[in-house]
Amino acid sequence: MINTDSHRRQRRKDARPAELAAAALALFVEKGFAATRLDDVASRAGVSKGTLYLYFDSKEALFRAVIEESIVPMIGEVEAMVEQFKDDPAHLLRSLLVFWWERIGSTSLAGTCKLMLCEAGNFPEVAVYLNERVIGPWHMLLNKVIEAGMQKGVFRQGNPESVRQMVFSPLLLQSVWQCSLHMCSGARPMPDNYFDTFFDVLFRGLLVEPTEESQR
Amino acid sequence: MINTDSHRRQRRKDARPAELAAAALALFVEKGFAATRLDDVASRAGVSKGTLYLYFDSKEALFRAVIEESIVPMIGEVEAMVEQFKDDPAHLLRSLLVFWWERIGSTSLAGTCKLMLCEAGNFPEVAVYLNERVIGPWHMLLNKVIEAGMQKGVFRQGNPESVRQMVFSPLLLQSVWQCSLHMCSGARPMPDNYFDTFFDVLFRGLLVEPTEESQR
Amino acid sequence: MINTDSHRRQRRKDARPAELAAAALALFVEKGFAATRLDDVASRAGVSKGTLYLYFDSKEALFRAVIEESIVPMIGEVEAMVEQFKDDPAHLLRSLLVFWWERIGSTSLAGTCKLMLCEAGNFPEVAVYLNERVIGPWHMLLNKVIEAGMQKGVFRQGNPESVRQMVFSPLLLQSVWQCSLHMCSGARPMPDNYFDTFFDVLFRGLLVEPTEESQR
Amino acid sequence: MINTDSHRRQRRKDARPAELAAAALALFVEKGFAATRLDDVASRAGVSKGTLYLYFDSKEALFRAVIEESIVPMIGEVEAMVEQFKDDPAHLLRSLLVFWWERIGSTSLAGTCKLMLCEAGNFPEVAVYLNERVIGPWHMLLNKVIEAGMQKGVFRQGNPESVRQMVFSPLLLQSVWQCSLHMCSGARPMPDNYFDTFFDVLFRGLLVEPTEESQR
DNA sequence: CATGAATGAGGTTTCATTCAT
DNA sequence: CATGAATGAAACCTCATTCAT
Repeated sequence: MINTDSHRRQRRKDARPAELAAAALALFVEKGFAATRLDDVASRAGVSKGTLYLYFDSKEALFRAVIEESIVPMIGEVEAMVEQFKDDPAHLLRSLLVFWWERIGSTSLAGTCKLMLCEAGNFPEVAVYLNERVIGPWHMLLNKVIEAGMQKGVFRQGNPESVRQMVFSPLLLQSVWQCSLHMCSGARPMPDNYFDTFFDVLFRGLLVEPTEESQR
Repeated sequence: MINTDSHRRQRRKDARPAELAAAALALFVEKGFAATRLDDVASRAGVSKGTLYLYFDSKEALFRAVIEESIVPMIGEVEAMVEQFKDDPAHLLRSLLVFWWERIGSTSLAGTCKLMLCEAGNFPEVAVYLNERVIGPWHMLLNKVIEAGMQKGVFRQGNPESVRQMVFSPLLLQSVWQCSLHMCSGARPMPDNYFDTFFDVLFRGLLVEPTEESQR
Repeated sequence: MINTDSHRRQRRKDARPAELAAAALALFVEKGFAATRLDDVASRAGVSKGTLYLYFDSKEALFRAVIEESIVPMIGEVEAMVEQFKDDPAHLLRSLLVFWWERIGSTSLAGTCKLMLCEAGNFPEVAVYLNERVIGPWHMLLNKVIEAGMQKGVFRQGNPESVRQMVFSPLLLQSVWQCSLHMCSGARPMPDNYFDTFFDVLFRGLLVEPTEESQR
Repeated sequence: MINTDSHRRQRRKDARPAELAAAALALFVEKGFAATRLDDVASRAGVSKGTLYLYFDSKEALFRAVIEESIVPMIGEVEAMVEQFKDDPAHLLRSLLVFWWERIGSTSLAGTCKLMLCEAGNFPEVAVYLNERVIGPWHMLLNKVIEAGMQKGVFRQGNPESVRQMVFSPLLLQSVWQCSLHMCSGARPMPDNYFDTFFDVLFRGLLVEPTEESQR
């Protein structure tokens, strides 16, 4: 006969590390790494402080694990975007940005972005790793799309790096901002027509021959 | 005859608080508030740990003083921008952004931006104060210019908040990024044609009747 | 089967605060509050410095707890004396004084008396509290007995406050003195006939019609 | 021609150590030795902190000097009392106690009494010295008077130590008490008839043949 | 596995002491 | 002489880490 309790406990046990990492992420994002006490992580996860050490060797290991756990899905998401590469540069660029927002910018992974922005200086190897595996590929992907659009004569000529920052900065900053200032600006959600205006202005500025459709 | 030594010491004493605050700012920006040791602040400023307490009551007071010292010039800069308000919305907007970059984004005040982004959660009152005195007015100023442009029929219709983020996020993020990742991305300066492309695309997208000149 | 070790540890944990407070009291009495290092308190209690902070929020909280723990039994003792109130003023007064000496003056609570005498100026609220709950009631009790004796014509007329100091000061000072000068006067115990002479002279001076018995 | 300013300054300079010691005494009595900051001593004396070190080698030296300055007059007072030794034991004892109260107990020397009671443990050599030069002689003096009275058959028989404590404790404790609890019991002055009652009861209890006069 | 009492290294803070002016 | 800015040893206090239960 199968012991249901044991089942639940098993599931509980397997999920532990992820629960702990989630609690840690939330607090690291809120307070920063150094200002977060393991006591608080433990009590937020509903376990005792000692339990953390059953799953992570040290506070720093916990941090790395938290980042690691976020980086893996990020890599997945970026790779998934690369797969979707198609022929219409404008449509592709828009898709990539929407995709990023939906899969990263508006999810809990946004916290990881803030965390890296703030803690990169204290964990250089982590920053380098992240740069190599996530940020670099993602920038390269955007660059490729932008350059392809320019070469095809669909996008106007210009410095692709500059264009990349134009199209991506608003999304990234918005997602980081929401992590940081949730307490003072009231964490209002983005208005529906935010993206409409964004893409409207963006593509009218970017396209050689803007059409109404291409800006939707 | 004037005693030179006494002069030097006097100047030294008067300059002390600012020197200490500068050292503290640099380290707070680099490591974050909690991860910065007062030992390090002191030795970077070339004084002993105890000396800090001659000028600041506590580590937190030092932080507030550091922010305060940055906020005052920021307020000044923002107010100076308000004064320059003129009639040509496109030219004005461009001027404001260039002004911001030259007076804030590319100066040591950029560090304060990063600091607030990272530490706002740990110093809510400071964040609120900053929001009221600097961020809010600055956003309002940009919004007013954008809305005026739209009402005059110079800018195309759209969500002004969205436009504001489009035009400002790249600058802000760039300046924060340079504070954070100086170690891994090598702190390369912005390329000359960065702003050219930025404004070219931006104003072509924004203006109802774009002309070559208006985009310069 | 009962786990003895667990029992011991449990007992240990429950007893900790009292053990720590006892160690602290001893050192506070010996050196004074400010001159006592928490290191010393900890090592006298056989624990590490950090352990103190598991039970008390700060050095000052430790002080308050130490006093608190002494005040409660003092209140109990004073209330117990009030209960014993009977009819023969001379006998009652003698009983009260003997009781005070046996339950307070010659016990470890004497240290608390010295502590308050020395530290009252640094902890005014504690002094006020002690005054309201212990010293005041005790003085009132003595006063009542003395005044009752005078009204009944058993004691000679006079200023009751003055009489109270006459009868109580020698005991209080003796107990404080023994806390203070244990090192230089060798902490000799009080001689057996100390009280005999004390009460003999006291009651002969106090009673309207002194008899041999009444002075025993 | 005599420079008046120089005169005043001279007097000022000569008086400096005494002024500093007075400021120190006041604070040592109020807060205790360890809790008193030299900053406070200096500012109470109206000088800078460094000036203290022109007159005293260290904080401890200051303490010793403060005690020393008090002990010398005490010794003088006690010796003056010894000189007045006369034939009527009751009158003599009363004179000694009144003398002590007027010259020590009710003066600023009372603070020194409190100080020694509280700090004796932290300065054993000072305590020993004080014991040898002041406390011992004073106790011996009282003892001699009491024993003489007993041998002459003027005082009733009993333990002279006990009698000494009876007659002296109320005065000593009263003077210390006024130093300690000035803040909570309002520092009310002793009532006029305090001594009347005190001596009335005391000598009626002490004398073999009490008379009305002898108790005045 | 999980706990939480205990630890002690390391941070912040205080303050007696020094010294150039 | 007098000052007060500067120092650094030593205090208080925190919290990541360990380990007996």
